[in-house]
Amino acid sequence: MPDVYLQVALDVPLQRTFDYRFEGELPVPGLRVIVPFGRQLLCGVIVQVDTQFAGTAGLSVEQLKTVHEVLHDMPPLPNNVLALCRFCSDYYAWPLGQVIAAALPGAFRQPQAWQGGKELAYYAAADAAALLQHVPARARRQQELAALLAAPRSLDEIRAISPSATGWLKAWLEEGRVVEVVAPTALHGAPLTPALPELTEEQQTALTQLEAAHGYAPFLLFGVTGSGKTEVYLRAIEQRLAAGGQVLVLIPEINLTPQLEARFKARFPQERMVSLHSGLADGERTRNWLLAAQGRARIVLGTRLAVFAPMPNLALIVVDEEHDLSYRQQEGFRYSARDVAVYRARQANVPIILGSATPSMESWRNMRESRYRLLTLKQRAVTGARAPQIQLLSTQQLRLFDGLTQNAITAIRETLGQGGQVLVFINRRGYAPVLACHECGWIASCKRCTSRLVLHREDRRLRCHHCGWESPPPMHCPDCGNADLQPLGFGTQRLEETLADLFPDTPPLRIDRDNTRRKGSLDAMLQQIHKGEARLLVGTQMMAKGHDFANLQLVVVLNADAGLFSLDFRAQERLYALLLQVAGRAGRAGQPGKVLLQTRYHDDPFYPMLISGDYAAFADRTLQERKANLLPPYSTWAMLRAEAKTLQRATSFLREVRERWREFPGLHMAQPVPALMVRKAGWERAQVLISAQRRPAMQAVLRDMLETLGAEKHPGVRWALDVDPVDV
DNA sequence: AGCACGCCGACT
DNA sequence: GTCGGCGTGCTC
Repeated sequence: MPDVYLQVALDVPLQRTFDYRFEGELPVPGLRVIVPFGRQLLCGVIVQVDTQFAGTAGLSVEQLKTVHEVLHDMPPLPNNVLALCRFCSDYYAWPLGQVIAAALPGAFRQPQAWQGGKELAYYAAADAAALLQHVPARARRQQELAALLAAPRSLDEIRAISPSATGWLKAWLEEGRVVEVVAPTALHGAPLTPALPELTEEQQTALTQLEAAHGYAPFLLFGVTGSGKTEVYLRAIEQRLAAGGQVLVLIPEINLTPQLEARFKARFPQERMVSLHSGLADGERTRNWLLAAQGRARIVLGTRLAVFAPMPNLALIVVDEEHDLSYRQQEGFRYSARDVAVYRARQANVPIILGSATPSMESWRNMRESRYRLLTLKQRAVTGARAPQIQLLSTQQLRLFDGLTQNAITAIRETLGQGGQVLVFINRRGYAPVLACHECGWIASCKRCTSRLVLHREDRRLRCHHCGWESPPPMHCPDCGNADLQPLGFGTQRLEETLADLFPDTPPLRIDRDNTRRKGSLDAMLQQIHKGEARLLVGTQMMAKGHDFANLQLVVVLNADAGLFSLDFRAQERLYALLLQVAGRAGRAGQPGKVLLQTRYHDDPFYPMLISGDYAAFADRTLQERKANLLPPYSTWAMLRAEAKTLQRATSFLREVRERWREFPGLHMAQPVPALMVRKAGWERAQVLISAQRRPAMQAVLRDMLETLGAEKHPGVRWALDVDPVDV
């Protein structure tokens, strides 16, 4: 048997694959292997099989180690998923092995065979016809078993054929004629035909277009809250399921799975559906992943990691709330599941629906330039759903009492007095210490870039994160002379105390990331709210999503301005989405809630577009601004981040890198700046913004940097590239 | 990332 | 006298 040479992708932070020798039956790419690596045994995935050693530079055949074991506990990762991983590895400048590792459930990242399927094991013929032919015609019982194994069968069913059945099974397993498959999960219930809600005219129009689509066809489903986007998804899914396909549904967060899962189960009781998200136990996630890979789960509902699940009959992708930042993985392998999903739809040649009430500028541009088809839902399909009334309270004209206007205090008192619930919402998202004059509204901005300057408290310097310009903060406001310059959003920390003082009879309940970290604590708080025990709620963005409170009549929004003038150019669209979502929390059926929005900048053009609910106008204007300033999506960005024991070391590394690549054609590299969070776990961090007008120039420089820097030694410095960064 | 090897401080 | 601190070097 001739030697085979395997290229193996390993879960190590090294920008290359590793070659191994293997003696035995020809394996296929996508299979898991256990290989010796240094002094350890690691698990990897075969990405290429050669019958001749292609010869990696400076490596002879003799130096190759031998594969320890080829594992057959999972079907080989299909070529399309491998190709998807390769694309991501290229695009996001991340080692292939680590991309593949991210695409696999935990059990398949271990350097040992997965045992979890045993007790639930089912068996089926690898090739039903071939198995039947293999069995001698006179061996009636064996013929019977072979026929049975055309579909997956449990050991119980197999034993029922004959006492010797398990023996035959064992032999066939060894010969590879029969394979072990994962147990099918129970179906959701008896088939029934639920009464379908009647579609609005808009929904019907959207659906007609979706149903007519074949091949790659991206759709932007633009629909306000309550306009019935989900019903459109369900109908489109129904059609693709009926045609025998599998459907991938991506949602932003785990918290939203139970609701949506219940709705899907009720709608498709006879279809097998699995969920895939990081909240699942390892065994369950592995089983669900396998069911998707075998084509037996027809609906896969999951968070961003699900975008990599193998699905042999993929026929439709749905990305709900496509603008949501949760689709971006923010550490390690940084990717945008929404963008990967679009690539995957093209690769699989299937339609994709990107749904949102507040689409991302990237998708909006694609729609405006006719790359995506627009499906609009303007009417509210849900009976009683009505747009909330938003009213601005100008903190310029009204006096503040510990951050609250008298009007807000009065409104809160009235609502509580009538027995209603109130949410005081603090916008912390997009928060960056942007220096402002609270008297006249002046905001420290860069004279060269028009972007906001960021106040770094450590050394009391103002810095531009786009070009690197810096200066000490001014002592007085350059416009009005006011000496009290404070970062926007300053002072919201004391809000809870202030509210407790103002409303001693209704103790405020604060809900944020910090006090809901413990498992179950969020549920307990939500219960309190539903029972009406807590009526004055203080919350951050996690309160904006998903949770509906029937008695919530008033929402007071504080500190919207921090989002309005964040240094992050994407902050406004996020603020719009956030405020729209928060506003949607208020109001009972048939009775719109009231939203009070405190702002210093009440005459900013942003607010009329928010209050009228005209997101299209806002998006078009925002896009124009982006185009005029050559900001994404009209240019492409990447962030080179470095950390070292001292900021000095990190910065000098970045300066040196900048000197070497700044002349690269079609490219601009900014000066290094300290990261927003300078110190983290004993490391000090800095970054350089790279921008290019054209994607190929960016790809070229990233590849070049990666190769060059990867081959060099930079002692004491850890660096990484972040493509399409969201935090700048 | 691991996991070695390699040279300098407080402990059985 | 050793156990172990983490600097740096390598992994087909």
